[in-house]
Amino acid sequence: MELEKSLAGGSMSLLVLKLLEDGDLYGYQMIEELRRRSEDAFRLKAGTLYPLLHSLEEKGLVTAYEQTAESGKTRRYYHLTKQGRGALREKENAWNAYARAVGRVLKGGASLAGA
Amino acid sequence: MELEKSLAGGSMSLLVLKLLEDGDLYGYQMIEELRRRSEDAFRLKAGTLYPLLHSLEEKGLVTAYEQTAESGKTRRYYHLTKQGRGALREKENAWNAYARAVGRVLKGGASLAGA
DNA sequence: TTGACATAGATAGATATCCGATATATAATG
DNA sequence: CATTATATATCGGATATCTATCTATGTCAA
Repeated sequence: MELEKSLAGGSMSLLVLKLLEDGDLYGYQMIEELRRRSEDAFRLKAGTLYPLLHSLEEKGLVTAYEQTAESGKTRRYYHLTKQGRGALREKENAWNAYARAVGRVLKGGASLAGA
Repeated sequence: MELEKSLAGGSMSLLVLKLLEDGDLYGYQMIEELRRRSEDAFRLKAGTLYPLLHSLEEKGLVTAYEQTAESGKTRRYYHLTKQGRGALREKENAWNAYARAVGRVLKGGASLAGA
């Protein structure tokens, strides 16, 4: 496809990295945050998120640490690394380029197009 | 994911249907048109397009007919059906909703977000 | 205390999208 | 005649995401 092969389908990692820009979060929290910030449009599933977090960790874009809440529940927090911030910038740029390109096609309709 | 499961990754069918809104096209031509209208951002591959066209035909969103050019080459033209126009509208709406939702997440950053 | 429910994390399997490689056939070009 | 561009097509594979399922703990009500 060009423009980062998998941005069309790979926007989830962009969104997750973006959430971590503002501070460390644990998985379950990301699901809620994403839902809130997207105004209910993105309902990320656990089965999507956890494997994704593991792969981001493997790539060095995030680091993880455990912390037990007052409640007693152990939570696995994720932190955006410097490398992760770089990747986030790239993905944001790629997304913007992709969205603009789609916009051009959707706009270029009928009368315009200039034959 | 919500919002039409596969729009993030399924924008190709939207773009192809959109191209056909302005008139019938044959496959090879769509590849060039899409590249032109997206200003070189989308380089749709033949291996992506032809199976996609077959599936759009199966779903009744397009119809196909053959026509031999003066050059002698036989081309398979695709025509957008009424049903296809309906699907196009839906996909455009879904794309816009998706893009807006991504926009909200990407914008909602740091200082804003409102704790 | 027992059961239901929300929280919290994880994996396996299925499906869809898209690309790369490959194949065929004809027209144009050298 | 050989190569390149046009034109269509299929197959195999990579990747992304979802569903379903599993484990485990905390909370709340009956």
